[in-house]
Amino acid sequence: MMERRRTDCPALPPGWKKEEVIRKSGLSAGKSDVYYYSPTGKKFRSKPQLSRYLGNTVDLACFDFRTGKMMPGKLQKNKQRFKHDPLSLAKLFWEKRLKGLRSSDVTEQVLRTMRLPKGVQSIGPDSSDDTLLSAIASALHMSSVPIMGQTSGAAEKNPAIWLNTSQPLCKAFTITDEHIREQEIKVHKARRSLEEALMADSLARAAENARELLEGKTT
Amino acid sequence: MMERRRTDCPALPPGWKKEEVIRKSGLSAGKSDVYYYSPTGKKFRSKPQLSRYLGNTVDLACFDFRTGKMMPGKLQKNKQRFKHDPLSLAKLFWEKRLKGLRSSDVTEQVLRTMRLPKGVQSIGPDSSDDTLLSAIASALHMSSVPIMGQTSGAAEKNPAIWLNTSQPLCKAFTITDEHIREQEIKVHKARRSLEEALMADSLARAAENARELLEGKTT
DNA sequence: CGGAGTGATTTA
DNA sequence: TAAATCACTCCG
Repeated sequence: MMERRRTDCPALPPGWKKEEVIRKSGLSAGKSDVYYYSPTGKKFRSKPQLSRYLGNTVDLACFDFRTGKMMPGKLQKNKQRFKHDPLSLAKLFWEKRLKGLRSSDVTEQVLRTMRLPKGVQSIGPDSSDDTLLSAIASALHMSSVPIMGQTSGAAEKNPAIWLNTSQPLCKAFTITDEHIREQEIKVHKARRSLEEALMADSLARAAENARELLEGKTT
Repeated sequence: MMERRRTDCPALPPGWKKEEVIRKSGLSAGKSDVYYYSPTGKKFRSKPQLSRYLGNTVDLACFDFRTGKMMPGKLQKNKQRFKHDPLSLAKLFWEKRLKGLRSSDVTEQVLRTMRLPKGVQSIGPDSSDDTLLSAIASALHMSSVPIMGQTSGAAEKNPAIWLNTSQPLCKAFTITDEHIREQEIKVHKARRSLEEALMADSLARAAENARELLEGKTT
């Protein structure tokens, strides 16, 4: 029934649109999918994806993805626990840092009280992914350092690039040369995209972009 | 690296080759595309395309397109129900017919016991497409009748062209003059292609070719 | 290679 | 079980 019009979504910041598409065929014919579009036109297909992108900008705790409305009293959804996962910590870290606080102390403080939920710990690969994503995104933001200027070798392996930003979050995670090579071309792309978009103003957004560019890495 | 060698595919008839190409860049870098090549060198990019071409020659119900192997116990995939869709019926009809059976009875028998699944019924446009494709392909094969000899008028509207072959499968589907005119130029092309190819030996293959030539018609 | 559309898997 | 999320297919 032409349910393809993009409507404004008052529950989100200005410019965000919502769309509902009915499945036309297959086993799931008749069901519908809900999508959101950022002001710049980027498409979002799930609440976790949306949440990662908006970060602390908007609190989606009460946001119902399907209806597009805030549902007070539905805190049951939205996992409280994710406030302590590596990616969220990375966001907090950077936000504090950008406010001029002593970053190292802040980070240590957070890490000391951190308890990874069982469900999160068990998904080792994903945690590692998020950590790596944060590290890469952080590196991408450190424009004062040539990250991918050369095709391989020196710059990518320079520990200084990773130290202050990712070190506290990486702990048991070791980045090998092979890993770096595997990601090289993808990091290239991530960096190019960010430059073109002129949108590298938020770590959360960078991490979200990097996540998508890297997805499939451990699949 | 160099995953571009065409390897034999034991799960398919002799002479069929499989190729896997790794994507080098973009969001999907690292993922791969799988292609198959018929003994004559025609390239196939998806299971539906392959299935349409092979028709009942090979049962691809258990065939895994990505791996190229038969996967017994994976009947869950591959919809059993499609044995009863219009195009499959058209194939069955023609195969029976070519074997010298009384075609009309066979067709009626099949139609009487046919039950279109709800999910399939809802995709009216697609069903119509397949039906029309079958009808066109059938017409293209009836070389004894001038189908597109004239630019318009008599031949295209001659009911005899459609009667025996497509009538039973069209039932509720009405082909208007306008529809015919819309397809006229495309049918011209389809016919020319078939003549040049000298490959009009199977309805399934003709339907596959016609589908490709006509694609975009209702999009 | 992209991405809409749909299947498959996970979550609640 | 259904809903939500994720992953993949398939064709432009």
